[in-house]
Amino acid sequence: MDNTELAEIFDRIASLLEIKGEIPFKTLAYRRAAESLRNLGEDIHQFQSHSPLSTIPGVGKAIAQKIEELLNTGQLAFLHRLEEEIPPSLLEILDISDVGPKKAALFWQTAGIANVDDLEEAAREGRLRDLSGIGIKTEAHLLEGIRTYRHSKRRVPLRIAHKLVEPWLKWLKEQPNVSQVQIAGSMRRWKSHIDELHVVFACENSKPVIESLSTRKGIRRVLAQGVHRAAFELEDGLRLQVWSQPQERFGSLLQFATGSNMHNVRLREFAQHAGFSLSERGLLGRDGVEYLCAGENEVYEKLGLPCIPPELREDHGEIQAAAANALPDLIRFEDLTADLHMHTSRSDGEDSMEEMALAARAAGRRLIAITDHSFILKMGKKLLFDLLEEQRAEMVQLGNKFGDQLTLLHGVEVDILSDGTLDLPDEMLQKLDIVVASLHFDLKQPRHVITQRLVRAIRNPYVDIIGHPSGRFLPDFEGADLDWETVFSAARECNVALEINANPSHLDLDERQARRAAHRGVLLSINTDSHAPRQLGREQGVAVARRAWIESRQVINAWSLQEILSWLKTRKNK
DNA sequence: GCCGTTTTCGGCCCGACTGTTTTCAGTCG
Repeated sequence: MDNTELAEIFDRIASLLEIKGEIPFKTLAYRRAAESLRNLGEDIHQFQSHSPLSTIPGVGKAIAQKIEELLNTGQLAFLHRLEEEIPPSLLEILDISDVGPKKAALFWQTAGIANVDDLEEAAREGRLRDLSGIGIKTEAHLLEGIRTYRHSKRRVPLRIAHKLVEPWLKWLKEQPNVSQVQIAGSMRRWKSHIDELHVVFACENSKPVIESLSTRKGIRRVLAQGVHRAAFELEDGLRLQVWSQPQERFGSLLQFATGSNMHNVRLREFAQHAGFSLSERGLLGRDGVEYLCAGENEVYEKLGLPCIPPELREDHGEIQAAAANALPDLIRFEDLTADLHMHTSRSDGEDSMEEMALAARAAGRRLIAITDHSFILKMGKKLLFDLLEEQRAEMVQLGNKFGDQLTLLHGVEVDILSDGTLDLPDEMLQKLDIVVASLHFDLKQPRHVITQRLVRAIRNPYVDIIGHPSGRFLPDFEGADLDWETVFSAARECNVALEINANPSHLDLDERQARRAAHRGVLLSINTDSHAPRQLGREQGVAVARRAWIESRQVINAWSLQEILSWLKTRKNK
């Protein structure tokens, strides 16, 4: 039973209680506990060994007991009882748009509908319209909703979402009376995967704009359409939500639409204490005076808070931190002086060392490490030695050309073999400026085996950085089953940096592991792992770090040139 | 069910939109 499984159980309880008609505060409590568990970052068993469960935010006595029961027995009597009252198959219909707990309960109690198939059949036969509160329109909408539920559940990587949203932004910007257009939602928070496109715009008279938008090519279905808001299902299966307010309220709108929903709930609670009612329209004081916010900063300012960066707005403690003036000074892409993991055409990259160096310089880097794969070079010691010598010579020449514009390091990305040894001998590693060691195969070893394998690599005195530590490859492989606390301890002890790999298929460490690692005092290294010059501008590694509350001092790539070089030097001398 | 810049008891976010309503409940973000 891991953190994710526990979280899913509490979400399930919340949904069942909603259908049962339990008060919303109770179900919210279960959802908050679920979210908290999901983002704990530390394995729950491990956590339990040093801290009481009730110290987890949102976990009180009752939920702590349930967690314990689950950890001890793998079962939960409370959930069993609940599932005897309400068929669990009913939960799937909550995923249909416009179906919430009340309708689900109605379908179940008055028509015996317990799953999506039942619901579809009843709708087709026109039986739903007889239920109280349901008419012909709702019945038709439900049928469409079921079709969408079956065929177009989609989640796309952030960079794809940017491509998809671009034409809508462009069109909105061209409309008369539209003064500002901005991406909001999870895209603005830099989540790695996006299931809805959220856009806000400032406009005095938004009705005609929204009317015109709703007839655009690319829209399959209008889900809702009003004066300030509209929701569409796009041809490609994603949803597009747009909101509008006049310019003088745009800051409030942007804050609202950026979310997350849980962050907004917390912020509104906080606003209550400060004597305000907060909404997307503005702040309403108890005295009835309304405060409009044209800029998003003003919303937080008026509440006495510093502006919270969108990446932190997940209800992971950011409001408390802001109130205590203890928000992290998040790392920025411009802070990166170095990129310490990239490939050239000598291994599986597309371009020469020189092309990569030029692109890195253009992207603002002052220092790069060329780290071609050892497995390409692995062809007999003599030949390998020659190849490395050749590469070194090329680098010296190139280094002269760049002068102090760009410093080049000669490195390698070695494979960590199944037993934790490396696929190049120490006497070769010793001669290199920097060594990245990575897991590339045999990733499904049992937890203790693969953990010890990684720890052994960390303990190799010539290893400086562990590349994409979990070896995950999205969307198909979530990464090795590692005991992270053990990995973090070893990395910290050996002064080895763990990578946040910016390749969108890796993003590894992920944000939860990265936050935990930084908290444990482990050094991090954000690298693009570029295989082509265009990839050197990858920003998503920094996004992961920002979502993990990480500051620049915790990332070796953001240190000065001298600091990085002396860190490497101390490591070589140890 | 959780939690304490008002609280260990009594609170707990807010508005837009829709459909079926005859004044509002449900859903959503």
